[in-house]
Order: sequence, then C-alpha cells, then structure tokens
Amino acid sequence: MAKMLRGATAQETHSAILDLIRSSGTVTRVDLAERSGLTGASISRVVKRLLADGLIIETGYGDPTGGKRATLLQFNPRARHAVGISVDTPSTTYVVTDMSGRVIEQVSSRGIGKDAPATAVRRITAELEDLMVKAEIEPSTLVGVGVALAGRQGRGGTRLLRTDSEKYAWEPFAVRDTLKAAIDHPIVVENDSTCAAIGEFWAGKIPSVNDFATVYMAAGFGLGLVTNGDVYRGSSSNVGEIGHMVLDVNGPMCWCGGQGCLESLAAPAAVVARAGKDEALADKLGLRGRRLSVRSDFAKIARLAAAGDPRCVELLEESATYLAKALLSITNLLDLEQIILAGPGFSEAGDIYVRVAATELNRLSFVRAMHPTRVELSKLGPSAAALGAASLVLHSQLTPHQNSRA
Amino acid sequence: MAKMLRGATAQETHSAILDLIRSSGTVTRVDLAERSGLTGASISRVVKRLLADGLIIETGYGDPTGGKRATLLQFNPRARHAVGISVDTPSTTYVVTDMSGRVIEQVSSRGIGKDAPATAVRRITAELEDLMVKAEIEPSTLVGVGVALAGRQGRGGTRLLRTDSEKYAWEPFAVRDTLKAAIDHPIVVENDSTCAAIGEFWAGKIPSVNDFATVYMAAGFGLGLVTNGDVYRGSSSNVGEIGHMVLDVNGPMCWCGGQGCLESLAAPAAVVARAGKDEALADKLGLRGRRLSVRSDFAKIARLAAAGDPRCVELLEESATYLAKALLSITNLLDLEQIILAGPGFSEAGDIYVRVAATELNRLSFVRAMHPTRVELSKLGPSAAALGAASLVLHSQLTPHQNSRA
DNA sequence: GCACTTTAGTACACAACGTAAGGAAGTGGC
DNA sequence: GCCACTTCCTTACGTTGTGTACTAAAGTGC
Repeated sequence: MAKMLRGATAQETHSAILDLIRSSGTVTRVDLAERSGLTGASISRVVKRLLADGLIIETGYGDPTGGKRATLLQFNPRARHAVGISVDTPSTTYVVTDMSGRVIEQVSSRGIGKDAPATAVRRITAELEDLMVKAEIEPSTLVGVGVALAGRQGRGGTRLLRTDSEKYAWEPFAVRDTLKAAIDHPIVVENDSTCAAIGEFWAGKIPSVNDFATVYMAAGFGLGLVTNGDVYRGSSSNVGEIGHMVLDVNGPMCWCGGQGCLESLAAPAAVVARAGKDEALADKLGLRGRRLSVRSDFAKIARLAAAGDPRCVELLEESATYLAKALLSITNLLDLEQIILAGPGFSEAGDIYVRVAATELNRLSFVRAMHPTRVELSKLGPSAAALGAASLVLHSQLTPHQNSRA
Repeated sequence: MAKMLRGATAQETHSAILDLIRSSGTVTRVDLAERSGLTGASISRVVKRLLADGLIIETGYGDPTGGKRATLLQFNPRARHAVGISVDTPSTTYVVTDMSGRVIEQVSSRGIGKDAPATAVRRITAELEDLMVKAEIEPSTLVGVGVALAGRQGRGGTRLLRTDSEKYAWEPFAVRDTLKAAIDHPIVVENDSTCAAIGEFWAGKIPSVNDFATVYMAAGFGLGLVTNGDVYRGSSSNVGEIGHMVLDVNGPMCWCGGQGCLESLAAPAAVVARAGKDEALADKLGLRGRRLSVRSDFAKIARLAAAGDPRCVELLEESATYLAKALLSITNLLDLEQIILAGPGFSEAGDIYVRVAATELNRLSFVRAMHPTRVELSKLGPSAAALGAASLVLHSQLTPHQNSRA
C-alpha cells in the first residue's frame, strides 16, 4: 500500500477550482466560493495563482447588484493542449485539443491493419511527432497523450483485439512504453469505449449528470462507465465488455464460446450477414459474390435505412432491439441516468438505435419511476474515441482525483 | 452543490488509521506509519487519541529486533456497538454486533407479512428497544442502526417491495424517520443485497479484494456492489436490480412487463412452479392440491437436492445456469474479482449454484485470462442482510469516506 | 454627499502533517 | 559493566492550507 492519506493539497484544490471555472463558463470569485465551499479568502489565493499560471483570465466585470461589480473569470483553454489517438484496424485518428476539448488539429492515417505491433507503434510515434510540429504546439503546453484502442489491460501490458473480418486475435501491444520513450510526456492508454465515455463527459458537456455510460459500437460493442464524475475501471481496467452479454440462452453460438451473445446477435457483422441472406437486398447492396469489409457494408445498410428503405430499417431495428435489451439490463444493474451512443457504428443511422432503446427503457426500466434514463447520440461524431483519449488526459490534469497511471 | 473540498480532517484520518488497525489484527505504530504513508510523529498523535477513546488497546510488546521492542496495538471491538435489522415478508431479524462485526445478540420475530407500514414500523421500533435492553448495550456505545429491506429509494423516501406469493406491490415505508424519532442515533437504510455485500466485505473478511459483488437471493434476486472498498450506489441508490436482466429475448412473460427475465426463469417461484408440473415430484413434496409459501417449498426442493435427489438437483442446476449466465454478463461488464452468493435462497443448496457459476465463468468470462473470478458462498448464513446492515453502520463509522446519509 | 452593499484582499489564528532532535528501551562487543 | 548501536516513540517546531475578522475599493440610491 502506497500513500493512502493526504490532505487537500494545493494541487488538488487548484485543479478542483479550475474545473469549476471551466465547467461554469464565466464565473465570479463569489460564485466559486459558494460552489466550492471555500471562503472568499481561499478563493482569492487560488485564483491569484491560476491567473499567474495563465490557466484562467479576467474578462471584464459582472452586472452591478448594488455594490462593487464582480470581476469575471474565464477558463483559458489555449493555455495547455492534449493529444488523443484512436488506434483501430481500419484507421488511426489523431486529435489535438485545447483544454476545453475543442479540436485544434485532426489527422487520420491508415489503420494498423495487419501490421506487426512493433511496426505499427513505430509509425504512430513518427506520425505523432509530425502532428506536433504541424499543429505548432509548444511542447511545454502539452499536458499528455491519450491512446484509445480496442484492447484490454493484461498482466504483460496492453493487449489489442484485432478483428480481421472473421478472425479475432489478442496481441500484445506495448504502446505506452514505446511512446513514453519517444516523447517526454504522460501517456494514458485506455480502451475505446471508456475513452468515448470520458470524452462525452468532458467535451460533450453532459449537463450535470455524474453517472452515465457510453456504448461504443465499432466492430463490436463496448461500454464505458463514468461514475461520480470519474472513470470506473474495475479490478483490472477491463470494464465494459458487453459484447458477450447473454441475451438468448438458446441463441446462436458465438466465437467466444457462448450462446446468444449481444455481439453475435446485433453487431454490424450480424446485420450484414442477415442482409446477405436476403437476396433482393444483397443484390441492391452489391453483396453477392464478394467479400468486402463488414464495416463498409454495414455503413451502406445504415445509409439506406436512414434514407427510409423499409427492409434496412427493419434490419437495424432488430439489431437495436437486442442492444436495447442489453441496455435495459445494464440500467437496472447500475441505476444509470443517461446513456450515450457513440462510435462509427452509430454514425449513419444512430437515430434508430436511440429511438428503440429509449422506448424500451421507458417501458421497462426499474428506476423509471424515480428518474428517467435518457438515451442520446454522441455529439462528438466518429472521432469520439480519439477526442475521448485526449479528454482523458485533460481529465487527469483538471480533476482532483489521481485517476490514471500516467 | 454543498461542500466539495476539505482537507483530510482529524475525523477522516482517525477512522482510516482505526480501519488499518482493525484489518491488521495486531500492529505496531511503525507498521501503521509504513502502511498509511503518515510519519511516526503523526501516528503517535492519532494513536494517542484512539487509545484515549478506548477504540484500541495496547496488548504487550513485539519481538525484539535489535532495539526497543514495539508496543502492539489492537482494535478494541467492544468499545462500540451496531445494530442491524433485516425487514422481510416472512421474518424480521435483529442483530447486535461489536465493531469487529461479531454477533453479540440475535433475535428474530415474525415478518411484516401484510401489516400496514405504520404498524410494522411501530412494532420494529418497540422490538428494537427491547433488544437494546436485553443485550445490555450502553446507549452511548451504539454507533447507529442499519436497516436492510427489499426496497428502493424513491422520491418520497424508502419504498418496499412486498411479495405475496403472486402479488407484487411497492409501498412507501418510512422506516428511517420513524426510527430516528424513537432513538437518537444515526439510521441507515439500504436494500438487502447491498447490505449483504458490505456485510461480506466487513464481517466476512474478504481477503484484500476491493471490487466484488454479492448476489442476494430471497424471493427474487438482488446484487450489491462494493467497488474500491466502498458501496456503489449509482445515481439514485437503486443499484443491483438484476432480477429483470434479459436472458432470453423470446422467453416467458414476466410480471414486470418484460420477457425472459432472470427472475421469471430462475427465482424460487419458477423452480417451485416447474416442480409442480412434475407429477411424481409434486407428490413427493406434497405440493398437490394446496397453495403454500413459495419459499418453504423451494427450501424443501433445495434440501432434497442437497441430499442427492437427481430430479431436484436438475431443477436447481437449471436455475443456477440462468443465474450463471447473468453473472457472466455482469462480470464481463464490471470486471469483478469475486462474487459471493448470500441470502436465504442459497442456504440449503448453495453449493450447486456455486459450482455451476464458477464453471461458467471460468469457461467464458473475458477477464479470465487476466485474473480468475472466484465464486463463493457467504459465510454469514441466512442473516447476512441483517449483519450487513449493522456492518454498513460500522463502515460509515470506520472508513474515511462519508458514505451514508445518516 | 452620505449610508449602505458587494467585492477583493490582507493579517492572523488554527488544524494537520512533516522534520528534526532526543529520550527510552533493548542488543551485542569488549 | 560500560559503551556503541539499533529501534521505538515522543516532543518541539516549521510548513501548508484553510477559516475568521477586518479593511480597502468600487459602486448604488436617497
């Protein structure tokens, strides 16, 4: 057991106040005192320091209320920067953000495909350095680098789940140490769904909800959890493997060895497979006689559904119904107030998933009598994971908890 | 937002150190300094205070190690007491414990049955006062009273789920305020599965696992979560409603409105119903032509199964398999290290459930490559919830977090 | 213009922890 | 038996961060 006790250090108080300023937009010192529970005197001291560090700025005076007008304080997003990288099979996305989570620069390159881990990491390192130069980021203003990937934390470090249409393999993937050696900044590695969750919390400005989940759909499903405003990691940082929740004990076999898993019933591959069995639809989509990427076929179906094609809508509603059942179970289990749908899988026809899930939750959730459970699409778009990875870094810098092995 | 910042107050530090002493059995001041991260000087101060309060005692000297021998410190469990009450339809259980969670006095009375809430609470209050006198508890040594019940926290306070064989009803049940008026001590109300979880953590001495769940089976299923050594409550203290997890999307209708819920497939009522359809078994159990308590019939089946009756074993294995699927989903979702089965439902043939669940988790869980997920029966017996309610009070007293609205 | 309000900052007290130093109790060498 | 050394524990004092009380600054309204 390392250090287990520590008073509210300057560091913690400073970041807590900074976080208050950030999330409030524009505030006065008096507001801060009220909301933080600290006295005006303490706020004065902390604010003085934050101003000196350039992390906040004074931006004028508030409306008169019968006395001296208050000085308005604002977060200064451009004082520091963060980088987020989403590593996935079809593509790698790099994002540079300021401290408000706003994207300053964004670059995509080809995914890691079938590259050996060492090769892939080397390329990522090089591309990251190029990006830093291109975005003209003063190295001293870089808070850290976050990496989102479809992987898990194992005993021997990070392991990546590589999906190759039909094949699934876990591979060791030492991103952290390699990047650490190349650039002298904190590196945080986290799985993509967790990144999406924290990104939503941070950049998506979830309105005052502290317990929510983000469902991330790419090749499969993942769930990221934010509880009490902090990432929930579980006993070994492998939270959120919902792809293999059992939804039909007598259902079809899944590659994981189970039966009736969410993934085998509702993931893009399942939808595409069903489409392939429908001759008319398969012709329409050009599926016959070839083997293309599941993800692009799924995107095609989703686009047709969004355009109103009844058969495609039906296919997605089927997938959405399975997902809704899983979300119902999860909501009952964790008493969630809000669920966000994020990731490339929802980018074309996420509305269908939102509608089906919201209906199901309002009809059957156990907590619906106490509070509603909202279901919404992510506003971050397909780069939610990369943006989330950057947010994770911001989060560790701007919130008082020490929440990452950085 | 109330107070959000505060340094490690004396209160917090004292309880953290006290908790260290309790969980260590016998320690020296030097041990405490090492494990807490505090310096010897600070430990001296805190220990002096704990000794003065009678919460710990000096019990001799350690082995010589080439210098002055260390003074051994021990937790003094009898310095304070806690009361736990489990409120359920068939019976009410009262437990008085010392601070180590050891039961000093235990009393059962008839359950609340069909009593009106006000009547039931009045009786509970009276019985509690009798118990206090009988157990000869000095009021000043009582830390507080914990209440476990199959209910939820609603907008209007606690609500109780009353099961009457076939009928289910939510009733307002103002335990807290009524008890508060009768005795001048902190009252903590929590649902039975959460109580069982924290009781297991506290009195069951879970060996150094901080993330685990307790499944509580009575009339239905509930799940209590302990994460980072603290109770996880979710957004409105209604965590753990696993009874209506969807396990079979095409399964039988459930009273909740859903289909294929865990409860309708695996709860005691489902097992008894299946037994009733087996003519030979129904005769053997004396089920025919009468309508008795589901719980006592289930207990009878479980006893026969424990004795080896093949048909009864089969019935319980079926129920256990459904539960195992639910636990598999939950383990994948939350990355659990340990699952404890507790409550009256497991008291006769819990072994069968343990065996089936452990097999399933080791075969299919996603985290099994990283760490095993152990499944064990509670060592607390059928009064797990009551003991847990008492533990909840101890927990709030002995751990540095303020974790209950007491 | 003067009383009052509200904001912001200063001076000092208090609480909790760390550092440094020393006393207390024991071991082992000569 | 004396002395050097080790380990445990306490006391005295410094540091840090917060609260309280007071004051200065800036504005409003009769």
